[in-house]
Formats: sequence, C-alpha cells, structure tokens
Amino acid sequence: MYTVPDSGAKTAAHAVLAAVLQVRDCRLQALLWQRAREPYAGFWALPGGTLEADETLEESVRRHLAAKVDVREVSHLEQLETRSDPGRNPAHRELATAFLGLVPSDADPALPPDTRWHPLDELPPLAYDHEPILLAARERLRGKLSYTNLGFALAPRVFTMAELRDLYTAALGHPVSATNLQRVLLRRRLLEDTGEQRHYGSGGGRPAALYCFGSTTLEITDQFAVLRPPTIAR
Amino acid sequence: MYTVPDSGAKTAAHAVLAAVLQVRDCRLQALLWQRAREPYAGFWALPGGTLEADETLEESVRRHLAAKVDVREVSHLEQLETRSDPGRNPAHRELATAFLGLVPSDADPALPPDTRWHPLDELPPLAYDHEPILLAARERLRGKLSYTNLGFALAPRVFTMAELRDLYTAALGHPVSATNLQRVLLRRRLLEDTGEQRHYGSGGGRPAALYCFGSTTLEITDQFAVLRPPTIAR
DNA sequence: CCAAAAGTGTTATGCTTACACCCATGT
DNA sequence: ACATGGGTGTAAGCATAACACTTTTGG
Repeated sequence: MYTVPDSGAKTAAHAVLAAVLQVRDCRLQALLWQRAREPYAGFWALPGGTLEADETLEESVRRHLAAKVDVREVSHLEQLETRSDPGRNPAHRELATAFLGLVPSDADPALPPDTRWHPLDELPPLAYDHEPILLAARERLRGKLSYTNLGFALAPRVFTMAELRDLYTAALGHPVSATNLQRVLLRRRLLEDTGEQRHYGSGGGRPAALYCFGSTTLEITDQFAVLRPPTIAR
Repeated sequence: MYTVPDSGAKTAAHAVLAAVLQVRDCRLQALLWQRAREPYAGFWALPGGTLEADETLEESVRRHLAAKVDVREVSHLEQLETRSDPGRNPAHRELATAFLGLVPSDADPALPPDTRWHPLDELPPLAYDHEPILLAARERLRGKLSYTNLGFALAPRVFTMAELRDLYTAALGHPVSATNLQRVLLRRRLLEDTGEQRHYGSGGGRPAALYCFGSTTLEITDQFAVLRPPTIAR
C-alpha cells in the first residue's frame, strides 16, 4: 500500500467541470455550452476541461471557465464530488472533479456563441453525467444558503430586501418572505444597512433601504442546528 | 475546452485516502499506519493507495482498506475533498481523493503490526497533508451527526441511551445529555425501542432499554434549519 | 386621497435545553 | 434500606414563521 507509482503509470485522465449558477429573470440558471462534435453532439455540457500538470483543480477550473465567462464575475467557487465511474466517459477513462460556481445576479458576462444560460427547471439534454452533477450543485447551494452567508455570492454588492428575497426564492425554489429574511439575516449580523435608498419596482411605494453583505467569503453562521454544546454556566 | 486528450497524456497519478474513525474507550480515534520508508519514514499515514484503471474511487478505497481492516466492519463511507496541490507529494505529482469511513464502536478488527488507532486529540506527526484531511473528516462527521442519522454508523446494532450518549460525546467533543439525545432522536423517528433491556455499567441501577437505529443508510433528518418552505395551508 | 411597496410590532409555534423528580434494580 | 443509574414530566428559552399594521412614496 502507498507504493510509489513509476512515472510512466497509465493513470486516468483528470477533468474539471464547473456548475456555474446565477439567478437571472428570477430563475436559477446554469451556464452550459452546446457540443458540436461527437460524442454527445448537440447535447449541452458543463464548462470544463482537462487538468494540466502544474495546476491545482481550482486553478484549472478557473482557467477553463475563463474561456466561457469573465472569471472576475465568479463570486464563489467550491469543490463538489469527484466522479470516477469507469463508464462515465465512453471514449476513455476519465475522472472529473466538479465545482460549484456562483455569479452575482447583476453580472451579465459576454458569452461565446455556443454558450447559454439555461433555467435549472427546464434543462436541455445534458452530455455525460452532467445532469446529476448540476442537480447536486443546486442541492449544495440550497443547503448552504440556510446555514451560511452564501447569499453574498448571488447578490449584487448592494440590494434591497425585495431583490434579495427574489434571489433566495429563485435559488431555494419556494416562496421566501422578505420580512423574515431580513430579520434572520440581520440577527445573524450578515447584512449591513448602507444608509442609501432606492426604488425597486415601477409605480409608487416607499423607497427601500439598500443593504450589503458584511463579508464576501463563506462563513458558517448556524453551525449547530441541534446537539449544540451546553450553554456556559451563568 | 473539453478536448479529448490523447491516451498517452502525462496525467497525474491518483490516490485514495481513508480517514477511518471509530469511538474506542470513549474517544474518537483514527486508523493510522506508520511509514517505514522515506519519504516521511516514521510518520503516520492514512490508509490508501493508488487508483487502478478499472475501479471507481469508492471501490479503490475499499480495496486498499481491506489491507488494514475487515472492510465489512466499515458501516459508512463517503467522499470528501480531492486534494490537488502540485507540491502535496514531493516525489511526484499526485491527486488524492479522501474518504470518511466509520466503524461501529463494538467492532475490534485485527490490525497489521504497523497499524494502530490514534485518538484525534493526540495525533502523532502525520505524513503529507494527512492531518488537515483527518481534521476535515472529523468536521464532516460532527456536522452530519447534527442533521442526519449518521449516528447509526458509530453505534452497535443495539445500544442503551447511555452508550449512545458516550458515542456522541466522543465524536462531538462536548457533553451530550442522554435525556435530550433520546428525545431528539425519538422525535425524528430515528430510534426504535427493541423491547429488550440490559445493564450498562457495573453496580446497581435500573436496567436500560435497548434501542436500535431504524435505518442504516444516510438520511437527512433536519434539512432546513432555517428558511424552510412555508407550512402548507391548514 | 388612494394605491403600492417597505418596514415594524406582535403573536404563535415548534423545537430544544435544563433540571427536578420518579422508577427499577443490585447489594 | 439505600445507592446507582434509567427514564419521565415540566418549565424555560429561543429562533423563526405568520400576519396585522404603520410608514413612505407616486399618481
């Protein structure tokens, strides 16, 4: 065990894949490109490519993503599962490490002609095992929205509570109350009031306060749902 | 992007590693083996080895684990992060996918002479990047104990609440009340009363009821800590 | 003045922790 | 009897969901 493989070992190729999600038009959408060549010609695929010798997986996925979007728009990137089924790529053995990428809702990066945003509830036929990967990415996002500050990655720098409610609603797939969302996030001190105001929709109405997230790196805000440590003696 | 690599591509070797955890003597312990050869001679390492051409990562980790323990004792196995830092193995480029393995507390598998259980709060010097991997595995376990039924993988088939309390205490690293643990797990319908009874410690005392977990596959029992879907109209 | 949207006050609910107290058994 | 551990009853705490109500603007 743990033998040193000779450098000529015939090992599997390693690919990276990115499930890049953004809320556009109040719907959670994924960045996909349409394959021109076999296999899976005409099918849609996640952005990605092969890992090079001198890069980490994250560096690699950023490099491949750069071919599809402006990577500076990607506000969050985290590793998901590594897929290893020998049959997942019919052509040759290939491992693939998937990533979850998030883009703020106000970004609208230029895309190559073969690339488009697709709502996750109306997916076209996807190549390889990309559909389960994409759905797993959505589950990861939904879970982390509940117990971390990950909302920062979906939102513009400043936003009204109504806008933030629409983002959470689209990402979670169920109605969210702006009232309660505000209280939960304020209580956890994730949101800061910028002091500015802005109108949200057309027509009248009281102008909305503009908020921003205090931190733009992932933080766990609700670590123990249950079985939490005993409260310190008082 | 997504070019087909020629089959002679010089790709990185791929290894699997297993952070196998068990509660023994009321302490969370990890299965480690001591390296005899350089590099890291004398250091302790996670069980693992290289991925072969025709196996999945999970099959591979089970195969390598079989050299250290009776794999039938492993009650749960799940994938963790894939490490890809080019410098993580000084000798040659190597990716490693880590797994979390759990062994019930009543199992006492025979071990090879170079292999031992080590409490996680008294770790010896570890080879490569195995220490952060091991600590990440513990964090994953701690998180999932709170919102899934993962306790089944640490516990014998049947157990008293006092025994289960000791397991949770060791795994979580803080005191757990048997009283409240019972209520939380019963409310979530994870525990079943077997009807049998048994004594726990020495000395007198009321005999304890024996419980078992209803399911022995991972289930999420507390999906939404917050931001849960609206309650259906009543 | 009215409609529309934002935000606050308040109550209800559910789950959890904490802790006192009762129960069953061995010596 | 009494010590020892197991289990139940109950109250308190806390965060969230739900919803009525007030506030602020545009037309």
